[in-house]
Formats: sequence, structure tokens, C-alpha cells
Amino acid sequence: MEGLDGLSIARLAEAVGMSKSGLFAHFGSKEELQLATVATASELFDEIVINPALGAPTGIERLRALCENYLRHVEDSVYPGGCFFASAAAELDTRLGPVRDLAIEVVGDWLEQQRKAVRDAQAEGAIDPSEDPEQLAFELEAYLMAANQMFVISQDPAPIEQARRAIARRLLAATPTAG
Amino acid sequence: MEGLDGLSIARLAEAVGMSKSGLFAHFGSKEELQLATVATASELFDEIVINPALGAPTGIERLRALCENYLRHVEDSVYPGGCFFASAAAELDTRLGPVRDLAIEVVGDWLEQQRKAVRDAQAEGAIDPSEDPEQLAFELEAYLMAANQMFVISQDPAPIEQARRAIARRLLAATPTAG
DNA sequence: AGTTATTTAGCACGATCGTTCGTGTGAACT
DNA sequence: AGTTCACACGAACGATCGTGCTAAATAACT
Repeated sequence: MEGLDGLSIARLAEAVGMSKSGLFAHFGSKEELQLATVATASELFDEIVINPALGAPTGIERLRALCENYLRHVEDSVYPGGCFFASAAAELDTRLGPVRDLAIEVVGDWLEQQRKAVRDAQAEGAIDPSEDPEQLAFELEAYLMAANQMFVISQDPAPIEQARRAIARRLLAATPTAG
Repeated sequence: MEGLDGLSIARLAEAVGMSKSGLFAHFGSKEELQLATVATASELFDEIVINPALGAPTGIERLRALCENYLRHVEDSVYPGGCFFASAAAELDTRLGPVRDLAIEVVGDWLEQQRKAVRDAQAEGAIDPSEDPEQLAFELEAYLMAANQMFVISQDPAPIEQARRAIARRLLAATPTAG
């Protein structure tokens, strides 16, 4: 079993060489363990996807770096099931509670990072001002999500390359001179 | 619990007013129940998404109908968790066995339907011959997947509309005269 | 009507899960 | 040295699950 619900205290305890009750005492409840898992995944995502992109000198470069870092963390199989939050979102989408809320918040922040990079790129003149940042971020995120999903299912890097082409094409279409 | 693994014979039996063992005898194993579920979902998907589009007189109209029917079945909440196969694919992606194989086959057939519609539209001159059908189908499928995921998570129809705009824009860019 | 299939129910099993409780153990502190 | 505190342990609980087994009921058929 996989996923946040399949993460069992019993199996995790065995994996780390602790007793079930000993590990349980550390978290207090399964929900707390799930929250800690999502929080840790969020930190890791910041570390390997978002933060390395924040040093980019311009908005358009930051936008490209965000997309590329995401695709690389997928094709490097940081998680066996692809992007942690894509899996988590699919699992938690119809549930209620703090675990879902936290996961949604992380995903929302990620999307906002992309929108902000688009707006900055517009302010710098690298993206046409007629582009709707929400719309453009949606389309870029769509390529990333599709690449993640198809790559994990097919174990074939082709979708990653298709996403790279789609992103390049879309950003080209959004540049003021070529748009 | 949700998903194909969360579908338990015990709860299903209670829901349909049968005994657990009585219902179990119908399928023989949980795996068979999951296979039957996927098969039924596939038939329903054919019925409400694919088949109504097959009557379209041209490839480009069929392509548009496939996308629109998919979006509509998402926003109509045919399933509470959005597209059945998007959820199933996310759940089964790292698993092995016939259930995964069947789900992947259905998703593969769906993507092939889109590719074929693109090729037909090219043959009819409605889509530029320089477009790679694989690439275009990937991008359209990406919009659909993203709309599904975001709609279910946010309970907000905005992503559906963003997908419609993205599809319209992408198909416009792919027309021979405007491309 | 009587025989034969087919379907359903009832019950029990072993496994796994989250959680609770009482206990021990070792470090930190007075 | 004696006390306190944080931590880990083992055992047990109730719940839920998939799965067999056996018998009762229902349907089909001659």
C-alpha cells in the first residue's frame, strides 16, 4: 500500500527499527504523522525545486527554472510515485481535515510562485502584458502535472520531453515580440 | 477511504444490502471486484465521453468534442473525485498486476483516440501538418488533467474554463492559416 | 413435483491496523 | 545519591479487512 493513508505506523516502525508503540508516542496520532510527512515533503520540495530557482536574476528565468527543476525532480525519481503532492492531491481531494488542508496549501503556494514569476516577467517586458498570469500559470502547471503522471505510469521519459517542448513553445508564444 | 483499494467488500455489501460472503462469491476475490469496477468505469466513460464525440463529421470537431465531453463529465461531477481514471492512475501508478494493466490500457486507448483525431484533422487540412500529433495530444490531455485535478481540489469551476481557453488557443495556433 | 444448479447467508480464521496502558531504562538535574 | 523526566518497549484492545467453509434458500429445469 502506498499513499498517505497506506503509510502505516506498524510498517514504518519496522522500517526504522523501532517498536510500534515507541514510534506512535513520537507523533501522538496517525494524523500527526501524516502532517509531519507532508511538512517534510514540502521542505524537500522547497529545497530541490523552488529555492534553487529563486536565485534567477529575472522573472522569466525564474519561471523557466521552476518548471525545469520540477521536471528534473520527477525524472530523477526523487519519489518512486512521482511528485509527492500530485499523489497526495489525488488521494486527499475528496477528504476533509488538516492533512488535506496542509497539502492544498502547499500546492496553492507552488502555483502562486508560478503566477508571481509570470507577473514579474511581464513587469520586465519578457512576457506580453496581454497574457493573463492565471491562465499562463495554469497551462504551464498542466504540462508539469501531465509529464509527472505519464512519466510515472509509463516509465518512459518521453512525456518529460514533451512537457519541455510545450513549455518552450508556450513561453515563446508569450514573448512580446513573437506573441 | 476511497480509491480502488479503499473499495472494501464489507462496505460495498452493506451498501447494496447483501452479506459480505454473498457478495464475495460473486467476484471470487477483491482483485476481480476491482477489475469489474474498472471495466464498468470504462464502459461509462465510453458512453458519456467518447461515443457522443464519434459522430462528429470531421477530425477537428471530434477532437473538440472529446475535450469538451471530458470537461463536462468532470464539471458535472459524474464521480465525486473527478475523472475515475485520473484517480485510478494516481493510485495504481507504482503497483503491479492486472488491475493496473487494465487501467493503463484504458488511459492509453483514450490518448490514442485524441491522437487519431489530430491525425484525421491533419488529413482534412484543419490542423497544420507540421504539428506532431503526439505532442499536440499531450498538451490537450495536459489541460484536461489539470482541469480535473484543480476542479476537484478547489471545488471551483475556474480551472475548467481555463482549460477551455487553453484548448481553444492551442487549436487556433495549430490551424494551417493562423499557425 | 422433484431434482439440480446457482446464489446467498452465517460464522470463523488470520492478518493488519491505530491506539492505550503499564513498565523499564537511561540521561539530566538537585 | 536520589529524584525527575523523556523516551522506548511489549502486550493487549477493538475494529476492519479478505477469504474459506458449510448450510439454507432460491431459481431453473425435466
